[in-house]
Amino acid sequence: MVGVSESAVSRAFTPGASVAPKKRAEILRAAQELGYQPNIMARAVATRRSNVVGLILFNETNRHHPEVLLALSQAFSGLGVRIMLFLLDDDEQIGDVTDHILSYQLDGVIAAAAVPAAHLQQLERASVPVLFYNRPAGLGFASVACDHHASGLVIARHLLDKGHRRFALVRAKEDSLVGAERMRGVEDELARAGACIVAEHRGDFAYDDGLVAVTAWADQGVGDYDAIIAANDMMAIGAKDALVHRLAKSVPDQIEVAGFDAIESSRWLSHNIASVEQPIEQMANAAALIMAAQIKGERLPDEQLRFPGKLQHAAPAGEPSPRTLP
Amino acid sequence: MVGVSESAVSRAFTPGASVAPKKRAEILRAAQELGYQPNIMARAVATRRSNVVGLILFNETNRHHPEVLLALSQAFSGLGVRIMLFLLDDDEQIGDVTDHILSYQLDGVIAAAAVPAAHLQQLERASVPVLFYNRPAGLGFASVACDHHASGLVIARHLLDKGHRRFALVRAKEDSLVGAERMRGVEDELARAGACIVAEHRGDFAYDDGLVAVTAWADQGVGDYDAIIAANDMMAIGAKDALVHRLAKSVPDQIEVAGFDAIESSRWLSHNIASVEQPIEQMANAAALIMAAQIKGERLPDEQLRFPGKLQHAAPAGEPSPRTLP
DNA sequence: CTGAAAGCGCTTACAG
DNA sequence: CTGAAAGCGCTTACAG
Repeated sequence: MVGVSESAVSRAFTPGASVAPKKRAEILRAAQELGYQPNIMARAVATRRSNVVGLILFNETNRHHPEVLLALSQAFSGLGVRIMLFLLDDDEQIGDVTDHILSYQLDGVIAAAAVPAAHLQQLERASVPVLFYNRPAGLGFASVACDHHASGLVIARHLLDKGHRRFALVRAKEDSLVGAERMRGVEDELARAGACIVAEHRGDFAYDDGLVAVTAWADQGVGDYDAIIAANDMMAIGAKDALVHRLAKSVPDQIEVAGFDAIESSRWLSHNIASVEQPIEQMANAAALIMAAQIKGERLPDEQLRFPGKLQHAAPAGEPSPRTLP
Repeated sequence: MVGVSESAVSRAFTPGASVAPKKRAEILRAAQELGYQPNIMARAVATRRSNVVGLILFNETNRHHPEVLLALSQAFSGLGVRIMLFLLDDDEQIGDVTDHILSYQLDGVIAAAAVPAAHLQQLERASVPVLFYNRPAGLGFASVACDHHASGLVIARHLLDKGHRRFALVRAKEDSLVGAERMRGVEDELARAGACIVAEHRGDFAYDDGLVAVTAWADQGVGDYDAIIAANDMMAIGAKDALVHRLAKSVPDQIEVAGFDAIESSRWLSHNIASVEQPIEQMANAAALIMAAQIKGERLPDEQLRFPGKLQHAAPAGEPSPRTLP
């Protein structure tokens, strides 16, 4: 590219930079021809801004909620920010993630998994903004989350409205804050209505846990519940499958099953459970916006955003759900 | 960090560089204390190697096969290579992905989605290695894939062995090469055994497509099949749900349903279909190894790797599958 | 084994 | 609007 200075090229590729429109067009055309693309890594070291944020995600979250990754990916890509994924297989691996984030000079971190306090401090010291996604934020950190307590209220209300009074709960393990919030919501609504909880079990958000819960209740002779609420759809589905395929109960006439997240299979004819959907796109867009603002150094006034979930009705028994019909 | 040269620090952080062990230890300790981490972006521009590879993935692949992302992520992270994810919502978005890859100076690309020839050439010109994952490789490109044709043979053989003779097929759309290979395998094996295909339908890998297939056959009065093979588990599950919940057939005694991929829900009590599992971890590891070699400039002798799938039996009717028992 | 110097490919005041 | 120069934070021959 003869006759053009390095700076001119740089400015041609920088939106809003002061270049003669004609010159810019010329440069862009030449670049096109030569297959030239500015090196973003070099730009990153020069500007000390990578335009990449780290996303710390549990593998389980992606397994059961792949929409989260898509929504965040799209929300950020709309802002010209790319995502470097740190997929955690279990809680142990978090260790070196922080080091990586610091090394890669990421502009920020979306934490959809628990980050130990020590690591948070490390990130804070390096002034890397951290935004929690569906996680309780540490002090001074921003967060975007679904209002799980409200979702609990909603799903309980739904079942109460349909006449159910005796509930069995498949809770999450004690260390799950999301699970705890959901179930607190459920209990609050049930208590208000004077309905009773006749059976409980704790699981780890997996299909098998729902299966085990119902089987265990049957073994214990607990059978007088008319509705099951699980801390997520996966366990709800397991519970329903146990009812139908192990206990051979006729459902949902007798026993209605409900969960949270509105995963795809919750709408299948074989399950068709009631559930509460998280407004994932809204949450992702909010996360991207807040993160972008934080990167720019603007601290938003309201950094703790809660979004209400939306009830997804189970189709009436016998009728195929409209959602599953083509 | 007084008294140490910049180069010394650099070498301390470079495994195998020539530094006095004592000096290295000293530097590392000091770095620890100061919270210093070498800037990988700067390293990337200096060495012209980013240690990041791009992964082009369809959102649908991640939705139905989240294991792929995990396996690749882990395989590469074992080699010290990070992944920058390009999640494609539909075929259109591929456009700017190549530009991004070039800009980010990625060391290579794993393409788990179709990449237009023009873009391939662009990448080739920039000598960015491309490896196809479960995709037919363009000329001169490496690929790692499951042997879908063999998987087709296997699943058909399984059903034949169980005595089935009259088959209904839920194929994939014409543009799906994976679907076509699978079904070619199925047909080859059925033909060899002299079994016949009494019904066919095309779908797009979704639950609803299986549902529609079975419903359509019923409407057309085609009902004399004793086994259904779908091009993936999702459609197989849809088909089975239609049989059970729409036609109220007793399955699997009467009609056995089979698919491909061995997704989690294929093992649920409510479906429990036979399927062929892809050896995803092996494939991911192979992909990482080949890519690493290509980045180093070594072209491997055998660049087209095919891995055989593994049959996953459906549990005998009535008996809970051991895989779903805790 | 070590340090000074040049270079990686960009950006950004600065002076014109 | 434009170019020369300095700088971003690293690495890597090179000479010692």
